[in-house]
Amino acid sequence: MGTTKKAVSIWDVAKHAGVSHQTVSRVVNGSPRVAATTREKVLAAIEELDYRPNRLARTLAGGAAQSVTVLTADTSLYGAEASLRGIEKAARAAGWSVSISVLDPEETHSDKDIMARLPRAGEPVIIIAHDEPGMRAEKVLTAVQPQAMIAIGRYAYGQTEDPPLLLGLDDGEAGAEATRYLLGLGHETVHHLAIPTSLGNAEGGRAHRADGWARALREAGRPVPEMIPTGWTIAEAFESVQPLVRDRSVTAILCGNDDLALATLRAAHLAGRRVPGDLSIVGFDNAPFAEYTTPALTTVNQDFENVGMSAFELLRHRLDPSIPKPDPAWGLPELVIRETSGPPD
Amino acid sequence: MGTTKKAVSIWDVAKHAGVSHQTVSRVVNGSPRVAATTREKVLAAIEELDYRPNRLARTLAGGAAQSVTVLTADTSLYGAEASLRGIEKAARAAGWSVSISVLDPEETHSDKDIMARLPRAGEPVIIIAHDEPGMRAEKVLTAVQPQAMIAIGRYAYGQTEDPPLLLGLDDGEAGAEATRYLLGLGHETVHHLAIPTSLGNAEGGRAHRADGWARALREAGRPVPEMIPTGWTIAEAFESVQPLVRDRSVTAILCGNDDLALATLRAAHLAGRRVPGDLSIVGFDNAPFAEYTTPALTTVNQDFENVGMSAFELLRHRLDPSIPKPDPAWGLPELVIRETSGPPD
DNA sequence: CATCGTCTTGTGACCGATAACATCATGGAA
DNA sequence: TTCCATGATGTTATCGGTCACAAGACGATG
Repeated sequence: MGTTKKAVSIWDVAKHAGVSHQTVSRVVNGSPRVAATTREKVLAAIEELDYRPNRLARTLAGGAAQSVTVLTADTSLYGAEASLRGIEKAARAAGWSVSISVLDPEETHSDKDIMARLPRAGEPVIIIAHDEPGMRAEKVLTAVQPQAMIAIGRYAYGQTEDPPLLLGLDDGEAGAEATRYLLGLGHETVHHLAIPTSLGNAEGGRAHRADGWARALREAGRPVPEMIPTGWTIAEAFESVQPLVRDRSVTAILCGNDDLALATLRAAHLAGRRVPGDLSIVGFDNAPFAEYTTPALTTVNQDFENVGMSAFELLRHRLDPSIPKPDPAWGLPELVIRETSGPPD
Repeated sequence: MGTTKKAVSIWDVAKHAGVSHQTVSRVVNGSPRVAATTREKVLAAIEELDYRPNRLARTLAGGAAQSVTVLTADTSLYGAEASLRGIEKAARAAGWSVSISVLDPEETHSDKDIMARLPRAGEPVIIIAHDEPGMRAEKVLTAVQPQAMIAIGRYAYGQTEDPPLLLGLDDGEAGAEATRYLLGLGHETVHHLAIPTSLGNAEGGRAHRADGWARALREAGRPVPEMIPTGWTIAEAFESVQPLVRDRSVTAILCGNDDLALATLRAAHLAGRRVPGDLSIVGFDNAPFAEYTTPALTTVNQDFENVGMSAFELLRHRLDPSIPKPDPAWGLPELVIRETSGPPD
């Protein structure tokens, strides 16, 4: 019946192969100090018994870490989901396991809340969260285990070294580029529908999408309209953007991500404004659906998956410096011009 | 500097409180057989030292499991992502940790590949994958640890008991309902753009979306057009659906999910067919963006998040029968009529 | 031929918890 | 008063590994 057979351990293999458990451990971990013939015997035994090492025991005993915990924003956000996907992919390739824990944007997490998410003290962590709870987690973990933590943030690779170690895309410049593009099209100014991230003041010189937007506007000598803050959901954005969409003097809106852009597109349509004739809309992130909306969304492509993969590799390097430090592998943010942007009529 | 202090263990607490480590263990696990005064002392020590139990050690020592591994399809699919979100939410509430491992649809996984994803023998698993690799994983794990596994599939709750334990939404009936709705609108027949899942033959009486579609058509005495198979990505769907969209005799298309529906909507637009005047399109899943496309997508709402939460609760129950068996908590699939469907002109 | 370093393998402690069993009071029943 | 069930706590083994160190075999060196 449902009798789960007892798992085979390193001792079983040792007995079967006629060696000590330590020798089995050496073979499993690829130690060079094992005679070829012995190795053969052990490998045969492993094969025969279908032995599979227990990662918990391995980690507990002080072996090298083989798991990461990812503290992330709600995975229904494209950016978080894609970064997580990259981390998982790299981790799986390396034979590591990845745990996830979602940081609730509504909740204020105490230090304890955050630490309680880790399965053990010293567990390696990657934080994917650009908003309040993420920054809080970053702060807490930096204090406790700076060497076993990476945060995916807004800094370009290598810009900051050592705790807190951030890694990410240059949102600021991308925001500026998109804004310049719209101005170049002939728009008087550009309005901004902002994701929650951008609400906090940029700490420690971090460059936000919204910062880049404001900077580009100032550099062009244009007025900087009041930024419209909104939430993470499409529904919230749809509500927030109503005044903007109804104001006929508004001809261009830069949105904090593609979900917001979709909401704006919909709101514009319902308000009877033609896109891009009456109103240009530019998104951020280049989510998979962006290419298939009607009209197709102009947006800024972000290479989240590669950032995620690099975050994992970088963490590994920090945990074990004998593993080479990865080169930054992701592409720069890039404006993808499609159909929602054009010169004002 | 980055000196990670040694973690405080149960022994440290014991020493600090002047009791044995076992007593500390009792307090931590809420055993009733501890004098109130002792409990106080121990709790104080825990607080003071900021002790946090090591889950790895706990599991290794044979304590109750506190982690699940989720084997899932690519999380960029809405259904998988939402189910995962539900699992994580329920798990977090229960103080468990969640590991994820993605099953690559391209790859044929051997039994070993699948087992290698588990951190230890007997690790509780939830499988979210309705396609080939998922079914394979289900088969492998059912053979090894039927009691510590739940698969999220297409069966209604309670329909099958015991290994393999499936749990899910009644896709078949939902597919039939959507089809009947379209026929009721006056369409001669309904075409189907199918997700990969539906390609395999329905094993063991599982009801697919595509099955329900075909059934409804037959019951209405209509011809069942050839099903158009496609991949999981919007881009693939966009290509696959071209012939259908160009065929002016086609007036209604039921799509396997909302991504495919979006691709179809776009393709129809580019082919110069008005939606819903010339062509009705119905999706599946009610992804967040579905309400905000133009025209807004008619689709079948699926309560993935609650299915995920229930899967977790059910797994817990199976692992420890003293935990009550959860009631099925999710809503039935429900047709959401929006703007992409209507009578043929 | 004795000594020593190297290669190979084994032994025992330990990681941080739980489980099973032993021990010691304490208080009510006989 | 004696006995014993019961409650509170301690002791030891164990989970499945790794680590540090010891020990045996062997060829090279002086």
